Amino acid sequence: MSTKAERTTAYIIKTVAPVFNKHGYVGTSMSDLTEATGLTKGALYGNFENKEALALSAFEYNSKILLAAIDEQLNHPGSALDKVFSLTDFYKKYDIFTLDMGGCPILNVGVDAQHNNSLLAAASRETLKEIEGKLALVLENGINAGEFKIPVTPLQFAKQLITMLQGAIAMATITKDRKYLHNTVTYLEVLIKRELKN
Amino acid sequence: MSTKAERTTAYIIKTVAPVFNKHGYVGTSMSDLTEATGLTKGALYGNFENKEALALSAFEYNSKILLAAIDEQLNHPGSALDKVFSLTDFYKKYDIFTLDMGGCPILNVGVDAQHNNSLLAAASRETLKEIEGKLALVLENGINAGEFKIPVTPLQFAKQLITMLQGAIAMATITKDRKYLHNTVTYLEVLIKRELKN
DNA sequence: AACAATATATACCATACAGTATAGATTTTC
DNA sequence: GAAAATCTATACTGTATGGTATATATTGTT
Repeated sequence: MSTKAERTTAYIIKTVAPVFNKHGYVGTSMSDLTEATGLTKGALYGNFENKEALALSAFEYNSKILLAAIDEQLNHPGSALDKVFSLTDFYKKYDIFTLDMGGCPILNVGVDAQHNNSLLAAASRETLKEIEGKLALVLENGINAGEFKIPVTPLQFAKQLITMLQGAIAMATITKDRKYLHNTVTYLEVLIKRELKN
Repeated sequence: MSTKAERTTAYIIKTVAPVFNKHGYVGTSMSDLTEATGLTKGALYGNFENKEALALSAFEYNSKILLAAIDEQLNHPGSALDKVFSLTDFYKKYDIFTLDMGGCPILNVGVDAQHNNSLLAAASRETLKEIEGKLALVLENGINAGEFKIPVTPLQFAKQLITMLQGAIAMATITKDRKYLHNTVTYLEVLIKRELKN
């Protein structure tokens, strides 16, 4: 069983993650975090070196949840195409999925940290790259299995898909209108079918 | 001719706009602004009620520059399709265009202000709506002129286009890789041609 | 159960923050 | 060009910030 300290560290990360994700790195104060956790600065600084380490752990926490969910879709039983559509379907409800963590961590941190914290900015970039890689792999398997052909490299196709999905996320976030997610993904599904038919 | 005060107010907005756009509302301090402008707090507070008013003026300034550039593309002489492609071409170099203002103001403010400043968040939403409306109008004109048909309403088509463009902007911003802009827009141009052929 | 090790709470530090009052400088108006 | 009006610089609030030293609880170990 885990030690008490390990559990409080985990509790802090879990509790702090949505706060950082919503208000950003500079927008989150240490007192926001003591308030959210019900712990004191002593506890926070006893478990984390500083605010930056906390923010990084918080992002990694959200990132792992997201990557796990994406893995789940891409490990969906069936053909490669089934896996891809499982992923697009997941993004239709992306806003609900990311509600607990306070929105899309890649978008929020990627934009917020851009000029405020280079480590966080690099972390969000890395997560994006991972997602692209995972999707590209599934596409490659589909091609190798003779399931379909695509007009560009798997990675390029994956980048294109993720770009459009991320566009839907950005629009839904900025306008507070989830219809962008549903409409864009629905159109994307048509596009994929059309593009892979050849 | 304009009064001295009006000129300093304009100078402050112009100078302060990229600072706010880069570092966000909470990420920008009044001393950042005195440093950037070379003026003192007295001058800033003499011309603006508070930090929020400054941030709003700064966003409006960036927003107007962006909207003017979009108007320029959509007023491009020729057919409606020419205007649309003028716009997509503009977005290929969007990163260069927004370099001076410190990135896309809609994305930056729309994401940053989300949970930090409701007025700024509303302003970015409004700008996005304006852009969608402008593009929808051009599409409508193209339809009415018998130039092409589209499978959905002009506004819906416009929203779809802007979503993908905004996706490219978000990806280019987060990854610091401008290829996302070029690749996505190029693909988008193919899509438009294909979609409007029917 | 007692002791050592560790984790948390309290009190504090220097600094930075947004904002203000006012005096001094600069425009504008006549 | 002098007086009135306006603008800007200085000096100053009170509060919040990230971070720390240390005392006090709470654990883990024997």
